[in-house]
Amino acid sequence: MALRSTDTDRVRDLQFFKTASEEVFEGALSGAFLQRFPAGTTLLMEGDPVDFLYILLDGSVELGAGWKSRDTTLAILRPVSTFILAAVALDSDALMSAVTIDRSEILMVPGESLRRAMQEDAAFGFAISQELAGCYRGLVRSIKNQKLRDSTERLANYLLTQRARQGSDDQIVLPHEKRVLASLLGMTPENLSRAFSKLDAQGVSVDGTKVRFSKVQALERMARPSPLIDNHYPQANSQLGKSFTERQQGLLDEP
Amino acid sequence: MALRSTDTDRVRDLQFFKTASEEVFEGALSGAFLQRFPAGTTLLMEGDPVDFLYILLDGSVELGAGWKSRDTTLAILRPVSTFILAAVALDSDALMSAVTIDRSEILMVPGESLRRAMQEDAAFGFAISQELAGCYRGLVRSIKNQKLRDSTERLANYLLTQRARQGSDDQIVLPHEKRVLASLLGMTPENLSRAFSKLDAQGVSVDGTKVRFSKVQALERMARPSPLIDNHYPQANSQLGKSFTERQQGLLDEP
DNA sequence: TTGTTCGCTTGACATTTATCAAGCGGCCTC
DNA sequence: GAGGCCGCTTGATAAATGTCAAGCGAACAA
Repeated sequence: MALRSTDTDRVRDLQFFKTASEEVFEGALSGAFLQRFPAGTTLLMEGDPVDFLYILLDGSVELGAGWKSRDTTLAILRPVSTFILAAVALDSDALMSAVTIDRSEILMVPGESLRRAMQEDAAFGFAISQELAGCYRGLVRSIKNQKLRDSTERLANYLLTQRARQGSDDQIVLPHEKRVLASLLGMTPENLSRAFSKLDAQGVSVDGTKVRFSKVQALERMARPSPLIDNHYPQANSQLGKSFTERQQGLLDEP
Repeated sequence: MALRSTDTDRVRDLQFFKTASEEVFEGALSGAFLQRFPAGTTLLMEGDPVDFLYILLDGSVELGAGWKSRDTTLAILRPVSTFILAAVALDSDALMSAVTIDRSEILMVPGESLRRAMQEDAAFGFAISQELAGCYRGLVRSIKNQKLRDSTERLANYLLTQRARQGSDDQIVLPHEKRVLASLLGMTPENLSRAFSKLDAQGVSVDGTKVRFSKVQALERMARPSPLIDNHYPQANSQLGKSFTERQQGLLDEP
């Protein structure tokens, strides 16, 4: 296997590998290999059997799903993160498709290795349980966001989440194409444009990929972010697992 | 603890307890107690710390969430099923509220006992991982259902799922009040009525709590159920865990 | 029996969202 | 530089969904 030590180090930093012994770590990764994919590569289609756990080390990946000519984006991943862990744990078929957005570097871990490690080491199995629980809670947030908010509210909260994660005060850079963002937020690109226009009243101005905030308080008043829906803790660009960020509480001051 | 053996037997039948040794089983349940609640009792509010894993033995429970004067139903549980497992695994706050719909009998298992059992026994931890993975996949289905289908399509597929689960051929009984069903399907009670009217063209006729199907083929043609969204396998009234039903594939013939 | 309550339905209307069509402007290729 | 592609925006219109108000009918209590 052509794993550079810089790569294994980054994988090791994943929350559920941090506490594992070297032996368990190597066992879980046995048979793993690194692979590069160009942008736009379909890694997995809905319904495909899942043989590997994917660990995104570089680039970005879109998880999506389709039905009856429609399709939607369920998540956009950035390094370092894993995907289709649940399907691997159950050794079942994928419910989401996975497509690279940029040229990407992905570590592919045989599902069998991971499952064996889980069954052999209770601490590691527990860590994976926590990761799965974190992913689950992420989806609960996502459903609440979708069912309880209209599209403008979803956009406003998305912007505030990005603001918190990017650490900047009055400006952010949209990390994805607007059409991808629209799909993630559950609306059409046309309505995303209109939603941005509506937020003009809350001091939001867009220039290409840059978004500036001139009236953050007004934006927060209408967006009403909630720690029970939004997870303002940085995670996309960190090596922390979802289980960790899910444990952070009280980061938002609820009005 | 006042646990009747008939109760522990039913809990033992849960998928993730089936393979556990008696020792692990007792450890996981240590400190557990049975409690009865009248209908309409709030067991848990969003944001509350979660100290127990809840196992519903009798009655029914609604999991919901609210934001800005709106609220929605995320799931309706029937015996035997667990809830807020993810929060217990992470020892964190609840993202959903839980309210009894009927008078209910619930086994309350200290979170600490469960977590300890997971950390001590790899096989049990693995079984819980699989249960969490199954719950995760249930939510993925739910989001896809919500983002990809309009309200009439959601109703049509709900009816077909019930038909498959209730085993009946041309008639089902709605298991909940229509207002609860509407909230679960992400629409208002008014629009649920109208959606039923639209399905008249597909041979759906409603009489109170009974729904009859006279043109199942037409209904399926418009509903287009998919094994990647709908889980037609019976689970609500069985003791099988979500990890089990999530592994069933190919139960639906995709057109 | 009578009256009341409550869940449900129906209609009219407002809002939200999607669709279709056109156009703008950056960016790339030739 | 010309042309064309592509992502985005904008406007007009249609469809879906929510809101408000009224009314029906079964269940229940007095």
